[in-house]
Amino acid sequence: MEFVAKIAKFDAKGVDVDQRAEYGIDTDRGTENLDMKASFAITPQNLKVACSQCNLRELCLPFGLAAHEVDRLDELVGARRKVKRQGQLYRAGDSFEAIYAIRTGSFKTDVLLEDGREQVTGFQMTGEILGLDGISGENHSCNATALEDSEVCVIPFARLEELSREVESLQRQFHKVMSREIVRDHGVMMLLGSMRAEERLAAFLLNMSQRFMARGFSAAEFHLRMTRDEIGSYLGLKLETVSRAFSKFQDEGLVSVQQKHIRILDIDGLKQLLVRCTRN
Amino acid sequence: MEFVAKIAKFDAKGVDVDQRAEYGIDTDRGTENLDMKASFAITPQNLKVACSQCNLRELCLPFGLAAHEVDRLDELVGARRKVKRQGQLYRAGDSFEAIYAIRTGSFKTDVLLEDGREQVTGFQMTGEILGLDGISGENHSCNATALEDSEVCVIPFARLEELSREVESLQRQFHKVMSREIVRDHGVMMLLGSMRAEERLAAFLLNMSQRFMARGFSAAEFHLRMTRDEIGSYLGLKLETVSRAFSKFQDEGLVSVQQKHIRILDIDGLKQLLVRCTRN
DNA sequence: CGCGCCTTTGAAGGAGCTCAATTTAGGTGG
DNA sequence: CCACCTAAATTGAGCTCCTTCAAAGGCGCG
Repeated sequence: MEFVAKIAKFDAKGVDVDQRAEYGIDTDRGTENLDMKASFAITPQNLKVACSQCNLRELCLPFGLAAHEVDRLDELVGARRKVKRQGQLYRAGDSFEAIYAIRTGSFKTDVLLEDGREQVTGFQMTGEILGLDGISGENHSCNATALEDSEVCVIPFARLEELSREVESLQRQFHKVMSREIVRDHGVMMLLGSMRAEERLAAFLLNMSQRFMARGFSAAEFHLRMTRDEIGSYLGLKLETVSRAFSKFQDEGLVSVQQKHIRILDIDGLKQLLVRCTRN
Repeated sequence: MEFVAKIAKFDAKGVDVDQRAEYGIDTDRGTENLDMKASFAITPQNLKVACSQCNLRELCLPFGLAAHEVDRLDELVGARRKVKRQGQLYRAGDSFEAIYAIRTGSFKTDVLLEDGREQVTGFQMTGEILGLDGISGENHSCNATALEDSEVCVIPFARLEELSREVESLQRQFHKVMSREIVRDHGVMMLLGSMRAEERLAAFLLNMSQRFMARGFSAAEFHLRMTRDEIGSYLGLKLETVSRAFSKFQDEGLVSVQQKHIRILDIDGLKQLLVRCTRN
């Protein structure tokens, strides 16, 4: 297990701070916007941003690659891009050039209907890949918005295809990443199509918990970066319904909720919510 | 309305016969189970089953490939497999070896919850690819069931990856197929998460219509292959709700419904249903 | 031609939505 | 550092859309 289980401390800025510390990146927010590329390959900090040195590589595209293969990936993943909270990494209609791996922070992706209705299609965390929707055409088909100040690795898609023709393990891993997105989407459909409100929220919380754990953070206590409205959009519910379900869980002693700060008190209780249900 | 294009997948009955005629395959159902492989490469009918001769190639994996490249794909796509109505092409848990291109007929894919709840994740028509969910792991994660007697081309995945390392256009097309599935899934999420019953059904019908048209059939009149229950599962509705919505559309003169036989009378009226709506 | 499955239709109930008011948190400027 | 301000979250009450339960009708297949 590459990621030693450690308990993350969640202050106001929570995860973000810890991750930055882990990567050896300056934690001081005041310096955050300094151009890091300018000093690339000079300081130890910046050496660390290469895939081969990245702590996220087991969660990301380099997974399963031999050391010398990761080195080749390093050549490809040159540029990085910072996106401020509420900033958009890409929008529906933007021409598709690259996919992105999240280094720090988190995102939501959504599609908009003409009348303004929004459907959040996913929340993405560090190590996860953004932009796969763009491959099918010339343009992106959804919006990717940062939920907090974030940074992504830009992976030019043409070069990724090129390299994956040469590096079999990269090809395989990339295909797995795409397929995993399809499987995940099917899970969301199951959730939206056949679960009731509380089941949906339980499934959401358990999913978040698991993903935090995979990143070395506490599975029991974490900060949600998205609003109730965004959770609701993702789960096919109104924000009031989400809020009520949170309150109900709290009343039942399943979780402790303080705004965006969540503590799971009875994980088995949450899991049972997913099995016992009567609809359909 | 571009969105409709991405939502669903389906099929009908008159279609099956038509398709068979189009492929130059004997339409007589009585002969359908004769072993076609036995006479492969002998009759003109069977020559047609190669990708290079297949009428579906513009809808399928060979799209965008040069003639000599399609020839290489022919080598790979050797075996075909017949699946009888209600038969399963693969099940959740089956080991993943190959993906499948539908030659004739149609399928549904679904995931099951422990308590028996089913979520239909898609309906697939000729030329569409099945099995992409299996790439992410060792096993398939959903079930693929034939909605009618059907036939698929078996594409061994290891060999597809191999060939796509050599043939750039194949690699690109395969990636597009995967990405298109992701985009389609996002459309379904939109549908399930933010639309009301009648909008969902309208989106479904428009999507079906469009896909029939893409296959050279009437966009206005077709046979649905799936039951109300399956439509309902796909749309996140109960079968009674689907039935009621069909009846309402008929009362309003939008469509003519006779069991599974659908005739669209007012396509613009259906499209307007998707825009004007008050929820969310 | 009869049986089973699918579909349709009705009536009643409920889960989640809408609308609205209040509380809380976080950011800003004095 | 505090008061203010805005965005987010909570909570309540009434209503709506969809579900549930039930029964009858129709189609296709053996």
